[in-house]
Amino acid sequence: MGVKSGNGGSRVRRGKNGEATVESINFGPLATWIGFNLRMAQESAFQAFSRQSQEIGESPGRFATLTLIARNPGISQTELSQAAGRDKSSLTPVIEGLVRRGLVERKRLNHDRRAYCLNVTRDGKKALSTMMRCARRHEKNLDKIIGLRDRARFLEILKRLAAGFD
Amino acid sequence: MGVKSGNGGSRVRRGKNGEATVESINFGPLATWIGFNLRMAQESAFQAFSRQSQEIGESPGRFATLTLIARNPGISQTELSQAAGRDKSSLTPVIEGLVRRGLVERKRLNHDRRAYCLNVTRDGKKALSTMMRCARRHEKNLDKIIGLRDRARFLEILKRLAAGFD
DNA sequence: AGCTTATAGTTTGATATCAAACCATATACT
DNA sequence: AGTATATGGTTTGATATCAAACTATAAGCT
Repeated sequence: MGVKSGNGGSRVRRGKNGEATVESINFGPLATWIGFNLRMAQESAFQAFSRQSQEIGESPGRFATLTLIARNPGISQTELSQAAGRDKSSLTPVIEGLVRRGLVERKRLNHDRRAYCLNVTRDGKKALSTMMRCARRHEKNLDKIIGLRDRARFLEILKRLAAGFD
Repeated sequence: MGVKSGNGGSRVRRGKNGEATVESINFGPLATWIGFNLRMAQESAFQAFSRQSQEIGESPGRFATLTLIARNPGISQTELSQAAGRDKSSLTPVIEGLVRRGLVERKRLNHDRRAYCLNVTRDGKKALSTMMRCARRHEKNLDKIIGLRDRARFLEILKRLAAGFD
């Protein structure tokens, strides 16, 4: 069959104007693949959080970074990057921003003049508690979607996945 | 206490040289938040897949795009962007690349000269089956980590999350 | 001490992404 | 028909990210 690339469509249900709605899309193997759906879920949740935290002038990245510094006073940038699962170079601008806005204080260590020693300032703590309220709202939404029944199990699997590829 | 921002550390376990290992990091609330762990899991799985698919000269994005076109012949770029959960503008360079390498064919529609009509070429199908083998390998790894018991439930929750923020 | 190698952080270059502005075509309304 | 509005796709500008090259210190070895 000299298939001339016409629309041999497998899509059946279509919107009233003939466009393919998301419903009518054929996802093939993607539909049941973890990788793809993990990406979609993360993207969706991330966007939702971005929108929320944008209202208080923050980004998810800055929020996670600030939380980790607050919980681990004196942490270095490399340690931080490993904890946050990002390359250390990605952290340079983030920390720069936090320092510039006076939320984080950065000092050289005495016994190792290469490394920095990060701490959250008083202002940083205030900012953090605002963010925290915002993040809790977001988490509540997520919890509602997941359901209490499955939450713990779901979380545990996420952790295994995060750890699973070293 | 005039807290002068010294290392009042809550971290206890430290590596032999005094650095904070990932184990010893205090994640605070992040430890049990879905958003953060979702991001970590996704990033980890995505990187693993990237490494694998890099060996065959492809990217996860191109792979998903090509699959969706193959499964939905004649699909437009806007439909595609919705299906893949990405902005239509992100798709422009991806499709350009696929077309340039002869994997996808792009034609204007007759009844709507604005829209394109996308189809996978013969070469595209060949490339796709190579990618498919690679992706299946990746999925097997993920399945091993998740475990068959929980797979279906896990997938279902991911889908709910992806759909949950419209 | 002096070389070699490792490590902390920054810089640079490549991608991926979104969002908003934009252009061309379609559709709707008068 | 003619104007206003909507839609498909591209362009542009801003971020976020990684990886590799780089700079400076540090540690180890001879």
